[in-house]
Amino acid sequence: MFWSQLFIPTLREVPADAEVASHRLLLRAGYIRPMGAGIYNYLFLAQRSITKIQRIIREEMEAIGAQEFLLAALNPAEIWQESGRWTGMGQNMFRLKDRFNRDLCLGMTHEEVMTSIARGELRSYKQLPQIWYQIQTKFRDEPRPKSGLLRVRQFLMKDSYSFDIDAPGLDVSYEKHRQAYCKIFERCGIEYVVVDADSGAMGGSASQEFMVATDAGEDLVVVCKQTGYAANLEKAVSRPVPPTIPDPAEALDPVEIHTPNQKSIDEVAAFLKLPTTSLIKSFVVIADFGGKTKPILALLRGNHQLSETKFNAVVGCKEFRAAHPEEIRDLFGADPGSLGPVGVTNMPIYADSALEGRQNMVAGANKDDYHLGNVTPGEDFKATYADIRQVEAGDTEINTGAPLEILKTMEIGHIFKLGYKYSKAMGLDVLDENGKEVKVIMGSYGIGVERVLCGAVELYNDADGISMPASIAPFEAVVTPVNISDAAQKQAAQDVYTQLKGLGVDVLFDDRDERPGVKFKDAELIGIPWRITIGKKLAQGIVEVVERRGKVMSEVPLAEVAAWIKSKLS
RNA sequence: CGGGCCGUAGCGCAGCCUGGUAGCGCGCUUGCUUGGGGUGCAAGAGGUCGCGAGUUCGAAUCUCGCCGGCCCGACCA
Repeated sequence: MFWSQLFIPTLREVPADAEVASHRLLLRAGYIRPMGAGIYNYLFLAQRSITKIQRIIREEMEAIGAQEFLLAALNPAEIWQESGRWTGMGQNMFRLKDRFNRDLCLGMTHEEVMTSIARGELRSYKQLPQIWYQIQTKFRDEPRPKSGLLRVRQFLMKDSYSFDIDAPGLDVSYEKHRQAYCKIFERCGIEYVVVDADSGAMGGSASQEFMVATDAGEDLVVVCKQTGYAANLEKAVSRPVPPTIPDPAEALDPVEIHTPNQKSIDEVAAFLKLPTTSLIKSFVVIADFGGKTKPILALLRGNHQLSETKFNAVVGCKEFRAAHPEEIRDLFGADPGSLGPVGVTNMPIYADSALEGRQNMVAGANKDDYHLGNVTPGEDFKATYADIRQVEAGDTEINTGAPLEILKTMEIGHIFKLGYKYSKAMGLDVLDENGKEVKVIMGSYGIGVERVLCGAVELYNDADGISMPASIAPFEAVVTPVNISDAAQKQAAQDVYTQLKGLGVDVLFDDRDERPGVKFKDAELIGIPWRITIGKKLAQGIVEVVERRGKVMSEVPLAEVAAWIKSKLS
């Protein structure tokens, strides 16, 4: 294509509202334009990249036998009511009414629709397994859209759904997806990590997330380079760093210590001249067991944080909140800041496993302005021990003690073993080989299409702009005559362009009557991986090739340049 | 939803405190110039100052209300 005829509105100045790199650069490079909070129009360049990402996804999905559908984005309320998610999805679902006042919504995911198709049609184990997928626009009324295309209210998702006769079958479908996802992201030129994830809200037994390491991300993951361990911080486990100082070894009885106005762990530690690892943190929560609530005391080592996900799983509650100060007053007879486990009998006590085996620690005395010294878990109070803490910087891998890293990441894909949640709720069964009716077991698998684009931009950008992976760049190469009014240069550029097209290279001809600097800057900004510059060495039959990533320059004979580029691309 | 910031030309901003002529840079148009890293010169086009009400002889500027956007926290591809 000829640049002079294209709409590629690059901006010299940085748009004020864009903070994260992908947002800023996709705007500057003329890929996207905003239309509202979390609503974007994709212009020519974005659409070109997205089309290439979709092609890769389709090829790899087809390779595992997945069949492409296109489901309705506009859904009647009924199927969502059946699964229980009409209310479960809450405010995140876009809802509307038709002219007859019937309730509808815009699909935010398609388990319900897929299950409703399957239950109407699948009758026999002989029809299984099935993998159905689509690439479709999803709508989510995000409480806070942000960071350009990273968190938006309308986006493209590749979502697939597997239907199997039994759990081993699901394992196969799941593994196929895991491998297909690895291939997809590799082909897209993205560096990613696969982490174990919490499957909480979606239900089911296993789930993994595909993550791109970037500060623009919103998730923290824990990885171990040595062992390959990788998990979302929500469910990551670790060996804690040992206490800063050893516990006093003697068998001692609790003693009251006056700690006037020392409320936080840090204050108490500083006041007593002890490290926070010698303190017990007491956290009172009100846990919700599906309508019934009750107070629970959670205990952690002073420097540790409670993991919401782990705590929910351990106590078996749906969710919990911190107790209000008045509730704490009623339950303990003391204010937050002086709470501890000793003498507590009116609620269950859960202690983090890092406290097991410790002795003579400091905890609140349940008396304002007092703490207790020499508190020994197991002797001075009884508790249920479990891993309920978040992994901390410095913790090590649980089995080997190898170092762990905590990374900030963005989620680009997620695979779930759903289990029977939807087939039960919506009545999806088939006859097995004994003629007995059995529930179908399901999996669901998502890829955020624009997030792949964002991930590439976040990973590969520099002061000059984007350095797109060739497989998903809007163009693979650009031919740039330095001076378009030089007839020889123009002709040579035209020839190289034609040869590249003939070799199947997705090439752009920068035929604009612009200064060379402008053309170089634009090509670098939008991220075209290869630039063929035709300039003053043309007289010697030489052209210059610059690789966008790393700005490596090579001089190549004019006659060979097309084949040279082609070989670099395959 | 809670907290913070911001709406003035396509983009980036000044003007607002102290009310009276709407301004700068980039971009855009035309002509010339230049031709290896956003070239230079000249002449132009482009604005109901987010919307509405109020105060005032007079509002971009002061007051109130609304709408929209961005960022930080609770939610997820």
